[in-house]
Amino acid sequence: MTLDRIDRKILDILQRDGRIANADLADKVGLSASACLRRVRTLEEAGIIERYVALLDQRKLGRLMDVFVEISLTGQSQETLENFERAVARSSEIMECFLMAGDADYILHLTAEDPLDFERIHRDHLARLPGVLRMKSSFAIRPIVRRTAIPLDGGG
Amino acid sequence: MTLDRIDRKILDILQRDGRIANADLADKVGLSASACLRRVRTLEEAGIIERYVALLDQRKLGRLMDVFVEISLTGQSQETLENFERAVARSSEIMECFLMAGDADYILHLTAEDPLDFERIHRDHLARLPGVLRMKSSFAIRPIVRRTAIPLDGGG
DNA sequence: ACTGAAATCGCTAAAAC
DNA sequence: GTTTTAGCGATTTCAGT
Repeated sequence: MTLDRIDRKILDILQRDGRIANADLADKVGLSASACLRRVRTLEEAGIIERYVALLDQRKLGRLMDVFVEISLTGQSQETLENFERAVARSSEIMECFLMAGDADYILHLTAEDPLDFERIHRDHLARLPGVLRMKSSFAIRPIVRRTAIPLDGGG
Repeated sequence: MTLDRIDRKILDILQRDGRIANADLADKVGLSASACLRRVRTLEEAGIIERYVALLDQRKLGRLMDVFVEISLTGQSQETLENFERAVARSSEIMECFLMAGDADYILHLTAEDPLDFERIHRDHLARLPGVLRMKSSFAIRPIVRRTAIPLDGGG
């Protein structure tokens, strides 16, 4: 699928305001409402728009800690990796996980309410991940930037 | 503001489907449409719901690389930190940034299309950040999990 | 104070072009 | 891609609990 200037503009607006009315979106990109809606549907069906979500203020919900965990596995076999990844995908506490090049095998990003809550997560989630040789946790003091918008064209 | 069971249910549904029709949301939480909408507006005004966004598939948009950058600053003065943080906030290429406890001062998470694109970002964005003593970049091979939903109650 | 019901208003979505 | 139109959902107002 090939994206033209208008498609990119649609995506850029939607990733900043996922609930904009189609009529307003159409205005902003200079299209009629139906033409605009057709493009949005096409982008959805192509999977370029994955989904629409509400972003919540995690601090106001009591999640004050952000923790990054570097993980080394006991081995590099396909099976070891797959077991680990499946377990990660099942844990709702793990916000992000990447297979890494370099020192660590994986990096996890998760949030906790406080140190006690992190202990719970460590015990019930992290310690149960299979094939883990070593874990190194780093704690964030304060979030500076949290962005979900992918740069699409003209941006600082 | 204090959240009851229904508020949490509303939040949990909205952070998985930010475009659900209010009538359907009302059904799922067992409220009338108007009562439900009132609660949603209250949650928005309290800032617990920060915003609604479309999540895009970054791979389908050509962003194949995820990079984590650990940063140490030349000093720890208020001014050094503030200058750095302001510059980070201005860069649309930086997806996440946290002030850290431990080894590094900051950790950045950004995406790039390919190594050449990362070079551009490094040159135009990272290298221009003020007060940086040392940077260590780690590259992701593959994203395993990307989640935006904060655990609210019953979850794996 | 908070909920539910009803009426209005505006938007979505599909058809025709 | 645009215009038109029917139908549905959002939003507001008002009354009940």
